[in-house]
Amino acid sequence: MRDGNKQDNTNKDKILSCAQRLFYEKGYDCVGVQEIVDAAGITKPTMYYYFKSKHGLLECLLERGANQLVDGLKQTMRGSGGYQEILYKAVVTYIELAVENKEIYLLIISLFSSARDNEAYIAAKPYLSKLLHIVRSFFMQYANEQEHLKGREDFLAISFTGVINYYLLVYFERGASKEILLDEEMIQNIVKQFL
Amino acid sequence: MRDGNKQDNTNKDKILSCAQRLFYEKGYDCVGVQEIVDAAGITKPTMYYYFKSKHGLLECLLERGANQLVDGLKQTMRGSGGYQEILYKAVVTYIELAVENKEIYLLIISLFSSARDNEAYIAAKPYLSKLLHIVRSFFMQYANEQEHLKGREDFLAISFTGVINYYLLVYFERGASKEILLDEEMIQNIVKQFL
DNA sequence: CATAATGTATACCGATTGGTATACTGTTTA
DNA sequence: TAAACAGTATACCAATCGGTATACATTATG
Repeated sequence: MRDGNKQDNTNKDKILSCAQRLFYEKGYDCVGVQEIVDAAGITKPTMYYYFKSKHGLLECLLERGANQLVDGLKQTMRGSGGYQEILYKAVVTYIELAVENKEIYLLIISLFSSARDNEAYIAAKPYLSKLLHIVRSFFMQYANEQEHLKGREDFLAISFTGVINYYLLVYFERGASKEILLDEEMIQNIVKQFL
Repeated sequence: MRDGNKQDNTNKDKILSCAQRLFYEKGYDCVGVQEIVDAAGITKPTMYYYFKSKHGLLECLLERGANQLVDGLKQTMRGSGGYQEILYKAVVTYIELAVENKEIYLLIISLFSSARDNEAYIAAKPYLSKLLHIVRSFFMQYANEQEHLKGREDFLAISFTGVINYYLLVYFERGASKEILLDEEMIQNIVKQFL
């Protein structure tokens, strides 16, 4: 067996990273299993040895990546502090996490927007729901001390997530760098909308 | 030649409506040409007679559908009236148009979110840009009389579009009806964010 | 009536799809 | 040393992919 300490470089990791990149670039439905294993420098049975199917590979990819995003955001949004303070931190964290995990972030976003009967959509849905749930919990937490939030928690969660997601989508498409995305004025603009 | 007065029921229209439905349900990349022509009750060469390729069929579909959305929104957002009044009307119109053209609306949204190198993404991009442009023009128009809008037009356009798109995405997924989507309180919530 | 244009179907193309039966490694364990 | 093991490759499968060559209709026009 190979040295288990160092991650990556095992065939399983090579498959995962190649699949992630290809799914991100071309879309899940447009990438063939053959293309993935060619990129990873292995053959099909090896892939089917580690993942029971192409769909299983996607699910493994989503779980690994999405949990990273979800856990990071959870940590920030459940931290202690004033409403505005946490709100600001949450925006920064959200953007930072998305930038650092750009491939998997955009993959999840794209899958969530895709067609209803698409199996990739069905696989991505729970992770987006989880994300929305965390944001909603945040607004509920502050709805007691911030009167104007009361009864609007669901809308605020959708609005918050919607703004940031679309902001990232548009700016990624414009080829924006991390510095541009974390521009102080832009973050203040987003925060302002929820005060 | 068939009676040109009555639209629909020609083979060309049958192909378009079947393709729209299938693309919406399963995603562009998951629908084969064979599946489209089977649904339309015709054969492949007929499809290739009217559209030079599967991609050409998509482009025709997008142009027809997207222009309907874009034109409707343009009419409302360029109308005369106070800032808040037009803003309110714009939200209602946006949602109404999306509901009435649910299939093509969600198709465009999904394509815009899909992978960068995906040909369907490339086809959908200009229409989303056009939509974003209209919204931006709206905020620029009122940036003179509404001081707080100044310099934030681009952000406001992204924010406005992002909130509504995500709102519709989440509520469509929940199976919301037109009445629920046009709930007065929810619309007021959206409008409030831009005052 | 003949010719041309439009519209449609039969039957096919090579390439690729997701997936697998089978045999072969090298390593670990009894 | 022999059996069990995880891991990998060769070679294959039926089905489907997007697309087309060709012939056959129907209709409009000369």
